[in-house]
Amino acid sequence: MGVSQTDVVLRALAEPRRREILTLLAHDEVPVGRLAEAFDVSRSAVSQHLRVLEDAGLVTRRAEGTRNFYRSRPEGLIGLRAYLDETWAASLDAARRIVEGEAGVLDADGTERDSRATA
Amino acid sequence: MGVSQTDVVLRALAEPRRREILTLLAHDEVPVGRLAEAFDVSRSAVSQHLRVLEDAGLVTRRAEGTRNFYRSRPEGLIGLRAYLDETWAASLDAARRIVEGEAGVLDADGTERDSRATA
DNA sequence: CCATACCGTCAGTCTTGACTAACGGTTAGC
DNA sequence: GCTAACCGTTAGTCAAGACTGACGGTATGG
Repeated sequence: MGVSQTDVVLRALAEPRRREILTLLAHDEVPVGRLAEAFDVSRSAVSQHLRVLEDAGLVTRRAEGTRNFYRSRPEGLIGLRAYLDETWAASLDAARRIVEGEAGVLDADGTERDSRATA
Repeated sequence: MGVSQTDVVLRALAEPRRREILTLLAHDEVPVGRLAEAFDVSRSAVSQHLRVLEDAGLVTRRAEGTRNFYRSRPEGLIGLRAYLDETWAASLDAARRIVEGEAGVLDADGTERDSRATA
């Protein structure tokens, strides 16, 4: 309960190799072995990355015989996009208030104070 | 040159405490000392987090006397949003092709192959 | 049944990074 | 000039995680 979905997705995307994997999985459904060949790392590393991506909901798995096909899962990005939109909106709102001269700048004792020119 | 802007922003946001800091800086302009009090960590830790956020372009600094006021910078999220939109679009496009029965599933030898129903 | 192909998991190594404590630098007040 | 307040930087510690190698498990071919 201590880790939010946004946190899991963000940590998964923060790794460059996982983003490369996601790029490959964006257009095609690819088995693990093929990914390992493409990236010049061990299958084990790729498998661990895929586990992280699957736990984050960014990828789906489909077993066919002994091969596991992975595919990108766009819905996994919904939560992150929502988070970014909120932060974006909040920051823009604050910036707008600052421009209008009613910014929320706090003084040392915590009381409100008038904003000064950007200098 | 090996690190893209998307990578820097993503790594900066992947840390929970930095997201908390960003949340506080979204509405108000806050000095470092106040952030340290709010989070029950040393000023040094907060200062280092702010450095990462500033390098990522997610925060701006304004010096006033000995105090440094930090503020959220919404434009820093533009690149990340563009990246997410691209990945989102690519994945959705692939999913659409799969539904329409013309998915790009590769066989063992790399040749194209017809997609099978979703399990 | 035996060999092979494909994959996930575990143990162990090594790098990255979050944190504290101590230090130095700058500004305001007396 | 001296002191105090505020902050960035550094060295050092410790935990998280990316990676390799070895192992075991399952499905296909002979």
